[in-house]
This record gives sequence, structure tokens and C-alpha cells, in this order.
Amino acid sequence: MDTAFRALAEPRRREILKHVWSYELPASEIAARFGDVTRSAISQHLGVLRDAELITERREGVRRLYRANHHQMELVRRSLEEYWGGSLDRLRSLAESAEREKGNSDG
Amino acid sequence: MDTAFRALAEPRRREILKHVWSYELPASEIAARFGDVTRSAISQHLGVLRDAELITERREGVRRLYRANHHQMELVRRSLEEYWGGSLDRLRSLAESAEREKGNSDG
DNA sequence: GACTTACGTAAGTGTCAACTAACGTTCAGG
DNA sequence: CCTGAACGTTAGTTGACACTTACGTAAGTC
Repeated sequence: MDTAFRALAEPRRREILKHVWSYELPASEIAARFGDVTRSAISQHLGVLRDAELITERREGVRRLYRANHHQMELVRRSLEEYWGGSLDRLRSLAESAEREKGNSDG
Repeated sequence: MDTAFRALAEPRRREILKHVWSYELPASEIAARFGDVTRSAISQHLGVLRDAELITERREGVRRLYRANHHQMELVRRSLEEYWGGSLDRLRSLAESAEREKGNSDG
């Protein structure tokens, strides 16, 4: 879990995670979406995300398809909820109060 | 928000955050709860947490009382929810499915 | 004013992490 | 077997960061 937190601390990795959130993508396609960085760097980021179990890897011929692991992300979110006491009701009310705020810059 | 993610990446800071979650504490008291580290190190951690707006500072005489900023933590949690699409219903069902899992190591 | 308490801050050090460049590996086609 | 594509991996460098030690500072006491 600690590994997951460190993995998410890097903005680039959060971005990658979003790219492979709803459907899987090959490493080359992911790297192509980042113009200011090498393919190698992305590969290393994918390694970190995989170690943190935030993404899963599937091999298809010479390519490797990556996809977000929603389950692990859920565990991370639950970890944050523990600060509030872990109550599901309390979570709901807090989410609702935040709904009225609507203030956000990063994702 | 990016600052908040980096602040939370450090286990020690998450621990500090838990200590000042439900009531405020002076810096000395917080430092006293960590035997393997200097008071200075804790002070620096408090500075990082304050920059990330994850805690608030209140001065009382010579002491400085710290307390968790629940609002900012809520924003962080919301940032994670965005991955799922930000739906409140979907959030609830996911939290419930995770409830059946009950697998956790870190807090 | 001198002293103590409760802090933050600056300087210096060791470690980790993000990056580039170069190399190794696996799979498919001719 | 040779080539090329799509990857991961291994140096090696640079910057960030967590830490300790030493110092500075504001508030209270005498």
C-alpha cells in the first residue's frame, strides 16, 4: 500500500493511469502520448505502477497491453477513508458536502 | 493538489496527519510520539504538510497547535474518485464491494 | 536584561528516484 | 539465419528529499 502511495505521488504516473483506465493500451501508444519524455522513461513508470499493482500487464505477440487495476485503486481510496473512521455513511455525507464545493485543479 | 499527493507519499507524514486528525497538538507533543527521529525533522514534515494545506497552524503563546485540514483531505479523495468518473452512486457501490474484501496493511 | 521553553530555519550529508543513452530480448516475416 | 519492431533493463547522471546538527527567534519567567 505504501508502494501505491509513492507511485501515485508522481504526476506522470497518475496521467498514465488515466490513459489506461477505461481500456488497455500498448506501451508504445502510451509513450507516444508523452512528447517530452523517452519511451524508456515511460517503461520504467509502467514498472513502478505494476510493482504497486496499480496496473496489469497482458502480452499479445510482441506487444504488452496495460490496463488500470481498479481494485488496487479502490484499496488506496479506502486507505484515505480510514482517516474519517472508515464509516460508509460518513463517507457518503462527506462526498456530498464536497459536491457543493466543486473546487479542483489537478486530477 | 500535486503538493498534497507528494506530502501524502511519505509514511511519516501520514502518521502525523493521523495524530492531529481528531484534535490539535503542539509540535513538541507530535515529535515526542516519534522516538526514532529528531524534533527538527518533524518540524520540517509539519512545514510540508502545511504547504500542502493538509494541516492548519494556530499559535498559542510560545506553542504552535496543529490540526488536520479535513477539507483538503476531502479534495484529495475527490481527486481519486475522478478516475471512476466522479459518480457518487458508482463510488458507493465500489466502496461496498471493497467492504467484502477487507484487505489492508497500511493506513 | 538574563534565562528557559518551544519552536522554525540554514547548512551539510546520504539516499532515492526520474531521466537519457545504450544494450539485451522476444516475436514475426522473408 | 537475418532483419526489424516492440519492449524491458542496465549504467550513469542529476535533482529532490529526509535527516541531523547547529543556530536564530519569539514568548514567558524571574
